[in-house]
Amino acid sequence: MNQAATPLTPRERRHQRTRQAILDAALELINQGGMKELSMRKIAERIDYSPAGLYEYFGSKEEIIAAACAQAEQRLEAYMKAVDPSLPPAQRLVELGMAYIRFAQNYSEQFIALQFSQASGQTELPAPVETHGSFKVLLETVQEAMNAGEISAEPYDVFTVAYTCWAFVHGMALLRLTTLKDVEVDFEPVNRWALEKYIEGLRTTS
Amino acid sequence: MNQAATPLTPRERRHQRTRQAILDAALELINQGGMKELSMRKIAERIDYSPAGLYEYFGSKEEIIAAACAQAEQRLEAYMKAVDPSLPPAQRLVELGMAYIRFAQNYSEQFIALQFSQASGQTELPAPVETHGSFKVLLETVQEAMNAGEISAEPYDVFTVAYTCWAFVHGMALLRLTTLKDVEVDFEPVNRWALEKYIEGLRTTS
DNA sequence: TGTACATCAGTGAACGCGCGTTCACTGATGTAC
DNA sequence: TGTACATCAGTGAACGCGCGTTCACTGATGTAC
Repeated sequence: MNQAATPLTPRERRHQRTRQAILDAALELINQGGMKELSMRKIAERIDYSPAGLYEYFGSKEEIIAAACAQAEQRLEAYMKAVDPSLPPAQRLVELGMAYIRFAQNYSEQFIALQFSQASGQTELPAPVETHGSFKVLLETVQEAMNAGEISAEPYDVFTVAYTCWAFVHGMALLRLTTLKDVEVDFEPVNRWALEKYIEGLRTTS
Repeated sequence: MNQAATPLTPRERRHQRTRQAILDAALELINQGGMKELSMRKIAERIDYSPAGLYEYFGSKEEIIAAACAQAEQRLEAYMKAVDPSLPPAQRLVELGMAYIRFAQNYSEQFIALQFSQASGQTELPAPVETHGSFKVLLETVQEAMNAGEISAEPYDVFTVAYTCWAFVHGMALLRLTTLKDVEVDFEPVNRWALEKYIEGLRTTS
């Protein structure tokens, strides 16, 4: 990032690396067995430290979770930013949704943890929704689609339309990981079809 | 249920009542603080028993969770069965969705627990999706709407369409409880509008 | 370049906690005669 | 109706466990002169 601005000392670089190793270990643990598998002792073991050593890098378990969630958020954002920007906005909306679902599939436990770290009052992400990178991408794309006259929200605004798209793919992603996790169906084409149908329905013509 | 078939002895009736008290206590605890607040000791305390006493009624904590989830499922089913059956099927689909969301709102922690008891491998509901009462109601309504020519799934089947509707409201319900829990917006009209839009898009005309 | 000292990174052992579950027990309820 | 006995419902204390965190410590790394 700003290495030139403030060149890091070797100590600081080592510190950073260990910090990252802790976060990586935490995310791996979450991905393997969900949040309930995450403990200071297990993280420490995974990176060959004593549990007490972690407190050199994070003040508490909560801090580690928060940092790990922020990192997962970034990964999700990367998934969504990988969508081809040359597509027409409405089509891009569909692809954004599919990217969201793909992320949920590939990092399922991480994805779930991301939701439920927020659910029960623990470890709030500090920022409001609007600033989540991934949501911002969605928001901008909806705006573009509206500017291009491809969709219309009519009585509602950009945020609202973005929210509904999000809800749609969110539901698809989560159902797949929870209630439908044992169903042997390839939902990918279905999801794409339904999302297209919905966005078609937002055309200005109606 | 079948009281006439096998009249219960007083003992059995007492047993049933205590069993129910345990489940009620469990659901209350979940509703108040989520799954993490649920412990044998807390349940026992709430009904003035010793923790050991619970084992007269359930073999393990897992069994209690499973039974409590089944009960929550039934309550959800009741919400959905309360939808006015005289409405045209397509309209009924919308109302079913709204009922689903309303349930999630009213029993938020219970609703979340319901999802996530399944997520990480613990306490599977024994039955496959198709037999969940609430999903069956949805399935039948979609079928009716198709029979009435109000919607068409075209390349897909009843199950698929039902799944997409479910995913939509599921996403709305969960987002509201997790990421958007602090947003002060009345999502109800938005949700209804979006759901109507989607179902309109499933009309045979297109 | 060498020495004295301060800071840092990391450890091992212990803390107190809440948990699910078990077990020997006891008094109450029901049953048989 | 009364008595002897079996079953049931429920308890209190303890088990072993894994947890987050603290703390006195030690050796390594860096700094100042």
